[in-house]
Amino acid sequence: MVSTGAGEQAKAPVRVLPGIDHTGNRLLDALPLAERDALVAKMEVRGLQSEEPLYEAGQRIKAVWFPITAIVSLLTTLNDGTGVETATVGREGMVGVAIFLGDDQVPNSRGVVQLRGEALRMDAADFGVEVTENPTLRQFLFAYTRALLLQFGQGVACATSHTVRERLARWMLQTTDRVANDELELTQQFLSEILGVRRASITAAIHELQNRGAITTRRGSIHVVRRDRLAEASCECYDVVSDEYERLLPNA
Amino acid sequence: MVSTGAGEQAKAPVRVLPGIDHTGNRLLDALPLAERDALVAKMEVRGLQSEEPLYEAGQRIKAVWFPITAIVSLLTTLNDGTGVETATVGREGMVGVAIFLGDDQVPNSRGVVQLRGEALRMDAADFGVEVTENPTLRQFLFAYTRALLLQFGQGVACATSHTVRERLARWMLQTTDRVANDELELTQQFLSEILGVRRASITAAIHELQNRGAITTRRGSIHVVRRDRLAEASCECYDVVSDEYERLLPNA
DNA sequence: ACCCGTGGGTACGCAACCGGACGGATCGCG
DNA sequence: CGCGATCCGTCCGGTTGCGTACCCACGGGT
Repeated sequence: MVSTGAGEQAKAPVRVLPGIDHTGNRLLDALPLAERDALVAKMEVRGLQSEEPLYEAGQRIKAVWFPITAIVSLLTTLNDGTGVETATVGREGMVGVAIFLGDDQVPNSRGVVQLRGEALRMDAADFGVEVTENPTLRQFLFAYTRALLLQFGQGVACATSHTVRERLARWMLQTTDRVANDELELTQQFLSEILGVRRASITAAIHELQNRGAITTRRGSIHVVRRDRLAEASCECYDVVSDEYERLLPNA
Repeated sequence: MVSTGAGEQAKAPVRVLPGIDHTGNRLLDALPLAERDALVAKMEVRGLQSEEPLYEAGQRIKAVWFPITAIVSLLTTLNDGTGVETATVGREGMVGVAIFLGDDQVPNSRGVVQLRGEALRMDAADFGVEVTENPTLRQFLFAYTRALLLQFGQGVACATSHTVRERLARWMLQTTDRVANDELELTQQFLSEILGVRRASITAAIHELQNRGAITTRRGSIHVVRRDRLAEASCECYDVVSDEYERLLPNA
């Protein structure tokens, strides 16, 4: 494990030593060992706190991130200041694809830490160089961009066609996947902002999921007790997106 | 102009001669002349009919397309067979980005001609080769992929937060932009499928746009008479997306 | 001139959500 | 232990959009 206890003190970067057996980020771990080590040598582990912004709409992206235990939301921001989640990024992906795509900002989107944890950080400029010089890395980023496009596209259909309950269940499934942990520490307020609905709508949906025996809740926390029931209450979008990530990152 | 009368007979490919001053596709026309000519030499003009599928979900993508006067919808398909438009592609873009991203199929998305017209067609395999060998082309496709991601992302927020009327107005704005024509020949049924709502909801929205003096309608056709009023009735998403395309394709 | 297929207007009951608001429960902190 | 902040349950009216259905209008074809 790369991780020590860096999560406690967000501002204390930890140098990573080459030769570790896996970083914990599946995208990086899919790279050939030598290339991965060279890359990771230029990164550092950071602890990220919930609600912490990683990049803001219309501002320069300073760094790219490869989550390990942290989860990040990509939010499309509207003029009224609200933001709707377009994609979730965990240890299967990276934050800052725009850098790979040759730009250092995105006008309508921001990245926010959703669940605290650790991530590997690399300077945007360094990463830009790396991308031009490393064809294997580029191949994986192509594939990841594809998966992201798919996730965005599914999000559009999901938002128009599915109920809050279905979308919430989907969200919980994909999130617990990424943290490998069935306890989600977050508030209904937070969920309502992510899904772009009222808090009261979240409350109602949570009750339904409780009645179905899928989850239990405490103040500020949701416990997934029956994943299968959550899956029943969810829309197809979960499967579509997670299948694509399996295709992208076989095994591991 | 490349175009002759090929629109009439969809199956009659027309070889394009190098040295033409512009193809009519803004993405291609943004390339340096020599590179563009080399590329276009491997393409042919095709007339496309409305409702014609260009690629299907989960099937091999045979060709990439650069619309000239045609407009194409990218639809995310759900299990119940319905499809919701995630992006519109006209002469500012291309259809088949997946090929550029290193895959020859997309599991959840299909491409359908929305408004008949012409497009440049290139074999997918040929295009794959071209992309690996032509760095300039690659740069533009990177940028286009970025714009597409932005469009998808905006679509998610738009679908969750905006009314049918706003979304319809936005759709008409962006579509008339691409065809440079204020007459749209399409049915309300078609619009309802594209936006993923009931036909009756489209009818209501159309009436409101009529009452505002923005459009007039005939059976099977909508006429945009006051673009400014349409803009007032639309959501911000139109501006966000079209600004990005201006950034991508300066002038022209 | 007529027919009939398609496109469009409309209506009804109903479900999902919204916006706003209020009050009670829970928890951390001093 | 008590205070205050946060989080959550709930309620209201109101709007938007759904599902279904029926009928009329137009217009191309024979």
